[in-house]
Amino acid sequence: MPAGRGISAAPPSAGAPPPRRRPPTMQDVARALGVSTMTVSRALRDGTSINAETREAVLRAADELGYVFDSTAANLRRQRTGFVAVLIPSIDNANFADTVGALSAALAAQQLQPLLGATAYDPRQEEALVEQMLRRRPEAIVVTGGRHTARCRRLLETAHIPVVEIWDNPAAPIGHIVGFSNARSAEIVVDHLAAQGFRRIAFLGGDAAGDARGRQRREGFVAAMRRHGLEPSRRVATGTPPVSMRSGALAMRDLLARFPDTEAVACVSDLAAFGALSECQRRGIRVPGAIAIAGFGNFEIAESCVPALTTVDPAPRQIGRAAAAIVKRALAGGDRRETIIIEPVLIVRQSTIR
Amino acid sequence: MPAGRGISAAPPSAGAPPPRRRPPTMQDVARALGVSTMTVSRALRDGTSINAETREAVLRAADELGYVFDSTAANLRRQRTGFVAVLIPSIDNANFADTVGALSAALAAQQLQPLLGATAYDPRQEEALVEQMLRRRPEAIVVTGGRHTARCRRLLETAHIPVVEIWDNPAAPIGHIVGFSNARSAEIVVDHLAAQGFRRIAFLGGDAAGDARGRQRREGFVAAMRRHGLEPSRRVATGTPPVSMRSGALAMRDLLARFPDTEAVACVSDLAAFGALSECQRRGIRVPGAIAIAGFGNFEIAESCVPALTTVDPAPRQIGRAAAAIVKRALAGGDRRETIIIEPVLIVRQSTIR
DNA sequence: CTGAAAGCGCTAACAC
DNA sequence: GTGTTAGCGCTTTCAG
Repeated sequence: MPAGRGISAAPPSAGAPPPRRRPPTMQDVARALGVSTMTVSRALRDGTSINAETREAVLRAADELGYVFDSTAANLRRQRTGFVAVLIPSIDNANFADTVGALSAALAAQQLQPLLGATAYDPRQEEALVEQMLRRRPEAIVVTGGRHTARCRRLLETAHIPVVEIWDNPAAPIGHIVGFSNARSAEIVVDHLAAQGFRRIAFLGGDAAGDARGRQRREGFVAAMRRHGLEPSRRVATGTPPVSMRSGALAMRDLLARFPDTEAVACVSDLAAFGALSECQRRGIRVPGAIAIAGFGNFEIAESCVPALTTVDPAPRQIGRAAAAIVKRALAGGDRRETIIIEPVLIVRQSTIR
Repeated sequence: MPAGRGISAAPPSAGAPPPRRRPPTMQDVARALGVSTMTVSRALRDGTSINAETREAVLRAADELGYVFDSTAANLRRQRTGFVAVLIPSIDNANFADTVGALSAALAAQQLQPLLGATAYDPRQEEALVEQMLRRRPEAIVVTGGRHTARCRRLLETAHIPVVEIWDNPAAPIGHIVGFSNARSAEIVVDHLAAQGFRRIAFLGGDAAGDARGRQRREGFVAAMRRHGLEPSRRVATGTPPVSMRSGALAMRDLLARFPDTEAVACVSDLAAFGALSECQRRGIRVPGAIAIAGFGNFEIAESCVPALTTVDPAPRQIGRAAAAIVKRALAGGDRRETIIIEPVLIVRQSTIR
């Protein structure tokens, strides 16, 4: 049943054309003009050799018919989709949202369409998503973190498309990396706090099973504390990711109960840090007078709150842009593996100044 | 040149198979098993009549060959893509990020893949994006707001797919609506402030050209003030969207300079409200003692800061879920237009309590 | 500069 | 339960 028109069996030449249910194709445009589909195809792209007037006529006819180019067909024929799969743990996190925002914008400038997927911090969900995404034949794939299930790794390796792992610096990368040393970022915070003369320094968060990046920060904290000859055991949990302001406040309460003599707190995220700060404000604990607080992420809140929070800038937008740039070069034929490490930058603000 | 293999012209039966550059297809799997492609096709889907053992064999062979289903081909043949286009002004906004998060999750549960696009609050960019998206043959499209260029409207109307306009309540909707009355949300804030006895109430933000929702809130402010017999002229700008904490702080500075006797401020967003609050804290102005502050959006910050901010909950996740539900029903054949209005809910907190 | 033929990888429709 | 045929809407290729 190529056309379930209606009752009339009159030839198309007689009377007005019957209302089509299916959208018009290049063939329809071609027929309306008495040219071949190839001519239409050429008129619709640039860089093709075609008579200027013919092109005009085609464009006009296409517009009148309400023709919309069908890229699903073109994709199949050309074996290129223009898709880039992008997997992140969650959009409900300003850092990832920023990365995705910058990445999407940069991809759009290259005529690439991101296929976004959220893994909810779960490697199994990541595996399922990778499998789904690959069916859509993306030209490249960007994944967050370097921890994957074995099958997921295999899928990524055998897909024969550029793979970019972001927000991490895995020991055994699959392809390209836009790395960020979470451990290092915790270390520079500890270095700063120690330099300020704080000794009894606590770490808040980074305990959750799924949150590899948070855990790495906590490990960096422990390493840096040892290096400074300080006791790294003051650690409290914030619960499952994503870390929230509320969980930061609860963790601060926990911390004050367990380690009341704490002088400074390094938090796994600015959200937790702000929650901790608020908890102090509610209790009338002076920050930084009685206790210093540092965060992570350089969220907007860290700059705006009072006192402004010392934090680490992981440059999420820079990570997104770098990933897009790698994708661009890889698709242009560059075949060497790239490793870009975004160095964490400490931003010192009032919350940790003695 | 159907296969640019290499040098060898030996038949495939001789020796090891040459390394393929192109990924294996159903045909390859079928050949490996001596069955037809249809058998493979059936084995890979469920709900098809096929011998259980045959299916097993096919799945095993597919796995060994590293076969990955190609949905671009299936999409073309079936004339269904499983895509849903989703256009928002920006991801760098917690409200939109939340809407997208909830929408994406709900779509994923329906095996639908969102195609995300950011318009940067610009109707022209929206038009270009709509056009691009439609080429990918989405099965439905979700757009933010009810203001579009004429051509954009026409494109949406003639696409013959479900259209959902969210975060707005346009007078002349294109298709479905998941509405939210921005004006109403400002009104309930004014009602609350007036009930608290405040008279000299200001509005902060909502002046930007591209930000239709912010402007609607400001208009709602003016209307409500008039209704209460109050003077609505205390308004200051926050600059171009997205509204930031910093712009809120700057606007507060402006407000204090121009209208120093202001008693209460309704802000276009919680971010602006928090910026305003911080500015007051820096200047030692008591909130709510000397000046009351209300926000919009029920961002996490509003609950966590001290004092906690009175705000309006627009339920962004609810909007996302409602949009996904409409898409689901529309794709299932429901052909009546749906209008779901999410009622703004006032959340009263300390920042406006006398 | 334009057209005819073939085919991308899959599935609807119809045999058997 | 399985196979054969045709074709989704485009573009590559080659001929004119």
